[in-house]
Amino acid sequence: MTYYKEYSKVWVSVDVIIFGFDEKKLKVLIGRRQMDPGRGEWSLYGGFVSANEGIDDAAKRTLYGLTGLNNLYMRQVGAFGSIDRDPGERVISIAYYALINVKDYDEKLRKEHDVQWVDINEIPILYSDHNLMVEQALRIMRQKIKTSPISFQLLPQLFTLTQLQTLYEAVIGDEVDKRNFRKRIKDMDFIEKTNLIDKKTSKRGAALYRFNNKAFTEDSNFKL
Amino acid sequence: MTYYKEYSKVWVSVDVIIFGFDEKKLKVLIGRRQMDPGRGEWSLYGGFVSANEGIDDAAKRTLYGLTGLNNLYMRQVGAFGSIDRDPGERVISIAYYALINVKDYDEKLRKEHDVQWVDINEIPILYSDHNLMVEQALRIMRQKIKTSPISFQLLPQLFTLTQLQTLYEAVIGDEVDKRNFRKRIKDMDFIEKTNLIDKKTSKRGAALYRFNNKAFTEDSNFKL
DNA sequence: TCAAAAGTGTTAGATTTACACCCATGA
DNA sequence: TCATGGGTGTAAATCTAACACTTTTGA
Repeated sequence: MTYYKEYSKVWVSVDVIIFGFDEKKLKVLIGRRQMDPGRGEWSLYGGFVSANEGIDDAAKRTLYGLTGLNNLYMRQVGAFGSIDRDPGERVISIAYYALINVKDYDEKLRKEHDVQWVDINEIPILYSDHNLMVEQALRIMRQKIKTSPISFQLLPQLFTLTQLQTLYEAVIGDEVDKRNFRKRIKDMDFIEKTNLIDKKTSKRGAALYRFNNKAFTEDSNFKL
Repeated sequence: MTYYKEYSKVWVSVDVIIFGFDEKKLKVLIGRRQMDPGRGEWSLYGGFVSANEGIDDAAKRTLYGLTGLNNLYMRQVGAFGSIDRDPGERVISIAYYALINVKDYDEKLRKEHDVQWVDINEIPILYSDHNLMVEQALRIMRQKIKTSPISFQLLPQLFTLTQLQTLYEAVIGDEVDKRNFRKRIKDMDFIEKTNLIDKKTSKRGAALYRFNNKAFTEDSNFKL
């Protein structure tokens, strides 16, 4: 039995805004579009939603296809469906953003897919309404990072407070006071100091911290 | 020319969460579903997105079809697309929420469409994933009302501070201190006291206020 | 005259912000 | 030895939260 046959169907795609942090800057993964129309234009990575998969699954599949990684943090940005957003056909696209540590993305795979990390402040003109999607994703993430521990998705398991602060500043696009920032971190017991020292970025060495998710779920009060 | 023909198309619908304020409580407009599957179940009002209209337009059209009103405040909640969310077919739905003063919705029209206002704390089980949609819309609205002047979409043009506070409390689901609330309002110059008095709800009478959108756009610092 | 809603300030506590110097170490 | 990034505390200012009584007037 078919219920809705008198209505018309449309193509639905997903586009993924993959944010990565490379120790200094917040970046986005974009590539040259491999299909017509718009072949060769800068574009987000995306794919079509097939008839027998949920939209979140389609986004996960797309993300996995590109990065080979599963279980990345991913959230929906929203649906984009202006009538002529896609120059070829009528396609509704659902945007997602995902977070990843740049180092976790295999360089070989990156080159194979011919995508690259570009600074969020230097994003070129993208295919269709992809710039809009990125802007919206950024707005959502800027909000989110203040109330939710997503930073740790962008950092290595062990990180220094300077890294954490640099990331935070890169996301919100503003500087914060070091002492005040560290004070706030100290109040969060689920950000645990290990007794390991990172010597890569300073002669003196910096204490490495770790996010304890279990502790977080238990006492959860996050506020940056 | 057809670009994406090898991919499969799906039905896309919109569902609208219409919030209304009736001087006391925050309500949502729901009705009995008029089509199979799920005929007779409580449901949001919705409709299909047609091939030649944008999703925002589809939502506007749907909202207009139900209320006869245009230019209502409306924002997207997000896309819902689990594979089996709709018991009949694979349908992806994009949820929107809209704000309206209950009095602005013609009772005759309401009855014709056989929809009714139900308290947000007494929402029955709804068709498909509509309860989820309502929850998410509420979460977004609760956030939004603190940083953006959406209250005035739910109130008459002229309102008392008590009404404004009651609405605010109904939305966030908590009580606030009257004096502190009024202090904050006094700081917002775009909420203007008129010299009109409302005598409906008290013997003494309460000053009526008005939201001045022009003044708001100019000095815009909103924080409840 | 009294019930019911409108209206109004102050204070203590909590939070936020601004700010500058010493430390440890490898080159 | 010195350049580099790591690490630390205090005080002023601002914001938030708690709190109770007087006013007006129609019934």
